[in-house]
Amino acid sequence: MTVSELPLKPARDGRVLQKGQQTKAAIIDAALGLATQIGLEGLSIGALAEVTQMSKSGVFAHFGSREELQISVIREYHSRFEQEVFYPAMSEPRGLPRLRAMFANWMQRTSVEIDSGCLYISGAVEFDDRAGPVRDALASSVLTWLAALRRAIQNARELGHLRADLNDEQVLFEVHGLILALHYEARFLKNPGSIARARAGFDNILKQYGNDTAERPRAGRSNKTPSKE
Amino acid sequence: MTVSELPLKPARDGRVLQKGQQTKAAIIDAALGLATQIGLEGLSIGALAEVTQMSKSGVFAHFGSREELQISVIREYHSRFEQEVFYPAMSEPRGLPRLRAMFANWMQRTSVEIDSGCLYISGAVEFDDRAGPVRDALASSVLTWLAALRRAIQNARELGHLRADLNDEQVLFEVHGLILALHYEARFLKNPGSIARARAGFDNILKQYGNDTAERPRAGRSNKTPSKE
DNA sequence: GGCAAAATAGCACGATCGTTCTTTTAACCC
DNA sequence: GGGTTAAAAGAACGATCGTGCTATTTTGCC
Repeated sequence: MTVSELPLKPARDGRVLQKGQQTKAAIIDAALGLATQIGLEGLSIGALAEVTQMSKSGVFAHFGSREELQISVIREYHSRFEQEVFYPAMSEPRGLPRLRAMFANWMQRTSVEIDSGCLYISGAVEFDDRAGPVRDALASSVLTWLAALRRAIQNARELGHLRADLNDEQVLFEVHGLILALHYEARFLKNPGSIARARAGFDNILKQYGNDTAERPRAGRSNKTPSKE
Repeated sequence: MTVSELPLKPARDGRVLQKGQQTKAAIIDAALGLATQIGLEGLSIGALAEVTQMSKSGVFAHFGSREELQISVIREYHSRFEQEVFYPAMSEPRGLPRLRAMFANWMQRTSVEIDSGCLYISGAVEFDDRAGPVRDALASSVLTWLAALRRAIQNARELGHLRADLNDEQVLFEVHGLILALHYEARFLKNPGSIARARAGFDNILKQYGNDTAERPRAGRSNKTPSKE
């Protein structure tokens, strides 16, 4: 039942997959669960030791410092975010379909995180004026994602799916705001209907920035994000 | 020693003890400064005592508990927010002008808070899954402001300044998102130009929801939030 | 000035924090 | 299976936390 009893993974091509790595992965997994609930700052080694049924020093030894633990958690969150939001959208065709998929996945994840909490949002608040490696790791992860989204907007514009004269950064800003409002109103204010509002907001943005001179992309596909308000 | 006895006039005769109230106000002022920087959760009585040059117990005695201190800070923040954002906008004529003023003031305050931090945003993250009186006080304050903003949107719609078929809650959601994005991108990501983007976003919303059948309100007044993109 | 109450300080408590050091246990390789 | 090393536990440290309890000082009114 304890973390140390997890099934051993066999060695791969002669390379030793040490048990320590597995334990560390399990600790990070638990730490991520704690951090999304109570924040990166609230994450304590003592509580983590209790959850993983280990000793404080046993947990600590894997990271050497609390900061390193926090950074490991951020890296893990980044990886899962990529896996869940970014990569699936990459299989959509470039331009508007991919942009739609990226937002839909992002919103989907955010609405799931109404119960668990979003590290990119809570971390931003906790480390917005606290310089250091943790803030850097967090900002780096967020910026990576925002850059990907900016590229998708740019592609949609260059492919004629969106107006040629729009400002990528402006669209990015407004889309980001929708996600933040969704998180705020749903998670903190428990305001129902926030998901529909975020979706409607995205449709409004597309309506505003849509390229009316080109073919309307809504004709061909049955999209589950209706344009009506 | 609860807050409900705030305007207390104790003792048998009508003597008014002022010193305590003054000190308390000074403590709350310092506490607000600390809380906006490091968050309501990071606010500690020890640090507060150091800042105010008092003893821990001296500070503590004014509140009786840390929670009560946090609630007092929230009340003070609420009061200042009202004073700075809400009341000045009330002198504008009902409808779109007042709505514009409310957003402009809100944005102005948020952009000032890029250095100090916004309690309504940081508090939301810290207490989004931590039930209790602090969360209640925070949510109550936020909801009061959002309700005022919703009324302003409704008025603008009913007065014909905005489209008759718009959804007040949807507009509120999108405007809220702009402020949150402004705070996030400016304060955490240090992304310059966020203020202009928030303003442009508001103009886009007005463009989208503007009532084209009515007279254009931008003609008569010289507003410092121009409609042009 | 004297006096009661309020305001503040001083001190100690149990808890928890991150971290270090030492010791024991487990995993790995031959 | 024995020897080596990695992994985990145990114990303790100084600090800080919120919060009581008890003095001491300050305040406001006679």
